[in-house]
Amino acid sequence: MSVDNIEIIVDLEAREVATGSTGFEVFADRQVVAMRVNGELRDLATTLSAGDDISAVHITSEDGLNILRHSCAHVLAQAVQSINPEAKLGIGPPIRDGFYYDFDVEIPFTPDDLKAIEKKMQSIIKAGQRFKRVGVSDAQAQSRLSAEPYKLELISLKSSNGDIGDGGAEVGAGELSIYENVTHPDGEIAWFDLCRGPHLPSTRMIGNGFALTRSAAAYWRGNENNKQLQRIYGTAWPTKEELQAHLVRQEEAAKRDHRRLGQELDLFSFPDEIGSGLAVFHPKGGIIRRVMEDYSRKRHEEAGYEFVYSPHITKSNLFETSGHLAWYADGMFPPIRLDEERDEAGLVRKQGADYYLKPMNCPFHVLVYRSQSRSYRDLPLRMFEFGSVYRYEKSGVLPGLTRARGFTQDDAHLFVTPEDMERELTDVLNFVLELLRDYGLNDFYLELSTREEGNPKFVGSDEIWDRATAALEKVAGESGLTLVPDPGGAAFYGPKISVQAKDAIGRTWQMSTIQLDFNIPAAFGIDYTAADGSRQTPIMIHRALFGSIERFFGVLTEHYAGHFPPWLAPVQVVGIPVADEYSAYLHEIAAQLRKQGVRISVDDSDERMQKKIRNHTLAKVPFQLIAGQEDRDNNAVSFRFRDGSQENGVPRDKAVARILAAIESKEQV
RNA sequence: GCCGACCUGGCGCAAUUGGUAGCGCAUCGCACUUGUAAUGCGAGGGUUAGGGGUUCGAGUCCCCUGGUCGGCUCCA
Repeated sequence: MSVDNIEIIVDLEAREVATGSTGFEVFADRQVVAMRVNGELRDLATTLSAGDDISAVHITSEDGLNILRHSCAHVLAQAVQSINPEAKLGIGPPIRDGFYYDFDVEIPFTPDDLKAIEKKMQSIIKAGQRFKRVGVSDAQAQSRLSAEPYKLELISLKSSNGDIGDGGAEVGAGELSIYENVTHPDGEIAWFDLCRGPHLPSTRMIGNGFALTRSAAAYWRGNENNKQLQRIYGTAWPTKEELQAHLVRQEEAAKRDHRRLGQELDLFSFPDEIGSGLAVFHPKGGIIRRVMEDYSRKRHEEAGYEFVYSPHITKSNLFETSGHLAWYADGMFPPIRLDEERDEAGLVRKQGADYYLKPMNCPFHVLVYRSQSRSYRDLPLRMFEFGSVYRYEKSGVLPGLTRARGFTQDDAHLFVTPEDMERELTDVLNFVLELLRDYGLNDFYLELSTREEGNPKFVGSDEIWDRATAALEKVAGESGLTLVPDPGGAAFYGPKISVQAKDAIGRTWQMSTIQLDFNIPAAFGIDYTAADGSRQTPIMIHRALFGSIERFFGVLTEHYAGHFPPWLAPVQVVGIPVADEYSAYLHEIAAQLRKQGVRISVDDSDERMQKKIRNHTLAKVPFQLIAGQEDRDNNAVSFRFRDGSQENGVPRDKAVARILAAIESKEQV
């Protein structure tokens, strides 16, 4: 080995490079935008040392895309400050598919501002500015960024406790660094920012695969007590083609939006007259919902649940006892106040009271439990209710059915002995997963929400929490599904497992939750007589499968993009006669199917046949049955499927059997 | 709740600098009777979200309320 050379490992292979070499000398491929040196992400300009173990970071890799997007965020910030030098910098990290940057500006950005900023960004990108890393001490950073109050705050936070939360892209562990954007070819510093990096070698590599998407306000450091900054979001990709593909994907996702499909397919609406977050279901949505509910009822009945009913409002004492009023009063509709009434003598004739719309069903079920003395022989006791609840959600957080102010939980409460707890939890989890699969979801992982040490929100003793958490963890582990921890995410009365389901385009939705509760049974003082004659407190398991029927309905709508499988589809079959003359023949078939419970209609309208096909295709009807002379002659019928394919001359019996089988099996078609 | 944008027949959208509210789909009527995604002709339908203001005149400008959308925060 020459004295001028050092030995390093490049992508797992030993190699000799000249002393003083950087990533640029090692990686000739222009698609390599950074490197990992001994596991740490570094700029290509980093000088290598003997023994370094390095690997290439390709722009198309996850790390590479993050670097691209992060660099694009810098260009955005530079563009904003060149247009408005008064803008103060917040943070600007990469996010899924893109990036954002927060600015403190007098006047919020308008769509026209975004266009101008985007144009400015293009010129910075074309100019090919180099990203240059400069290591700095805290004092140097403070002096160079003296005009940037938010950056100064990040620096001081880092020096004080090292925990900077969202500012991780700006300030890493260890030494601070500043990235300078150096112009080409004259080498002037056009702009700089506090940043841990790494960055692309040059702005030119951003190319034309980026776009600014929207602006919105965001609280500084994610705290609503802090000032709101103006955030600009963008997306960035290695090529223009990938950007286009991303925009197309966005549009496809928008077409699945349940609010849009709910309108187009006439499923439900949110009339302004009722109030925000309160839906009405139209007949077609009503069919889907009823089928969902009916199937759920049937399965619950088979699994040993008993059905109970409870009212929508209650006097305040119920939620005082349960603890909900203490913790969630802000999230409840304000009380209906009944003043006390007095007679002429001034004696109280009717006591005053506050009535609340119920935000939860559990206290009612506890009262059902308490309506008689219970023995261990009664347990497990499984109570089920489609219970409508009302929560005063903040006005800015109501995206259609997925979060509403009035919704119906498929709520169950299981009262169990400590000995039965684990087995019951296992059964519940399996029951939930099996049912979700029946509705067409089959890609799951679990989340275990536990309490946060020392947070007074969580009631009950350490010992109880530890026991509950351990039980849930064990059961979750045995399911074989991935378990993701969610510290601090528990309800105030106990830890929970939630089932997260992935939909058809890979988005995850929180579905079912299973919560353990040792606290409410104690708060209400419910008990049972054990085999030895002693009085014991049962353990309560809260469980919602859909979570909310409305929400589940919305998720399924998006999952299926409105193409509900036949068993759920509001109209399962529509008959289309080639001419009026064949209408009677189709009505005959329809009557036969209807007798077997199939939802079928025959389109007798004046429209041309082609128009009918178009209409029912747009309505996403699973089966179109077309009949003309030929079909009638052969006692047959012709299928047209959702994908436009067709199968002609299918014998009537086979056609009927096929439709019934598709409904029965809950398959998608 | 906060920031911004938006709200025009059932739905989707137009309407110059403030000057008679239009179009497509849907609906209704008439004609057409058809073999796999839009037949033709005609008709009806709007106090421009609600309220207030500026103006000779407001869909358009200003204020208030409600709602929607995109974010932030929150979600038992």
